[in-house]
Amino acid sequence: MQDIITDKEREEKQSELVEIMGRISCRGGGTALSGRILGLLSFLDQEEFTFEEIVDRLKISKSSVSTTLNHLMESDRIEYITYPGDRKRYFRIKVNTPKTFIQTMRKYIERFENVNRAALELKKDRNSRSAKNIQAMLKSLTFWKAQIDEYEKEFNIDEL
Amino acid sequence: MQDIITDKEREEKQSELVEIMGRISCRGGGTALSGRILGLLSFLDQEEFTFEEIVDRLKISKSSVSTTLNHLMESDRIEYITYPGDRKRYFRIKVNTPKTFIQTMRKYIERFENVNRAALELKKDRNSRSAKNIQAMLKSLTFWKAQIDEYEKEFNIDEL
DNA sequence: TAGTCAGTTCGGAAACAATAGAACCAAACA
DNA sequence: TGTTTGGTTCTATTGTTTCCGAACTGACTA
Repeated sequence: MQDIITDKEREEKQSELVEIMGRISCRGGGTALSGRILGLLSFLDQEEFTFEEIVDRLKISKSSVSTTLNHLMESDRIEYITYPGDRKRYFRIKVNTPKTFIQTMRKYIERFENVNRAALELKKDRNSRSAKNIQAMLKSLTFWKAQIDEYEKEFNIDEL
Repeated sequence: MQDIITDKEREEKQSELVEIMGRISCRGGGTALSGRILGLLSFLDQEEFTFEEIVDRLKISKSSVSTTLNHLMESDRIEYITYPGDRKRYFRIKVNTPKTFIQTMRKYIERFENVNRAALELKKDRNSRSAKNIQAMLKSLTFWKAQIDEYEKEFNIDEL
């Protein structure tokens, strides 16, 4: 019933999703542009895109594409492959990489934990309202750290 | 051994932490200013601060304090109380409010889930690299949603 | 009624981030 | 050797936040 959809229609809808990805720009903070590139590499049926194709399809400048691609590669969310006898690089999403996101998350949590622990140490009265609040914070931070550990165990994120 | 610390020294250290909070500005995105205010209300021994005290201690303009306090109240991270015969409002941190943070998190995850699900629907070949990647994403998003549920159950975040 | 107190609101300056444009460069090719 | 291809790098330009100052307001007070 839903499969009477032409390839062209499908691609249009996919492109819409790419724009949406740009808007909810993504996986823990990025630019609209990086969201759109990730969307393109991820949502279309085509699996690999050259630099030029990205420029053409998303209508963004070469310079922006260049810097954004490099950021995305640095943060391990995309990669490129090459084919013998072809100078072009073919970009594609890297599979299974919520890793980086999780690691930033963990770092953030740890920094926050440290500050709060230090603050608690300095409290004159540990039963004060604010001190108790800090303790509650610390407890929930511990919870989230444990969840992250479990996540990493369960999904056993790929090693190099 | 560590308790031979004068009140003055303690306060200085606490103030340092306030500045740090400003820097890692906080609880899921806020300004340096809101971080510092949260730090002040949270890390010092004094439990309640008036508008003026905040202005004086943090050396930020009245206007900035005003808008920031209102934002923090809107997002439920601080509150104020009043005393009979006193026009001033006394601001203090609201206890136990990672709630809002968690809720934004959940919303974010859900939006992300929706886009990815839609993208998966549109895929011609569900066994393609990128389609499989989307499936993996969805699986981990499901995991995190479950963790959030568990968190809310475990910490049973306070109702009004 | 004027004056103070406890803030709020309104512009705008300063700082920062995102994108573009144009010049550049290195590898391959003719 | 010069030219094309596939990008990169280096300033602008533009847009967005963050924060401040100054003028304003509304409740109370003398």
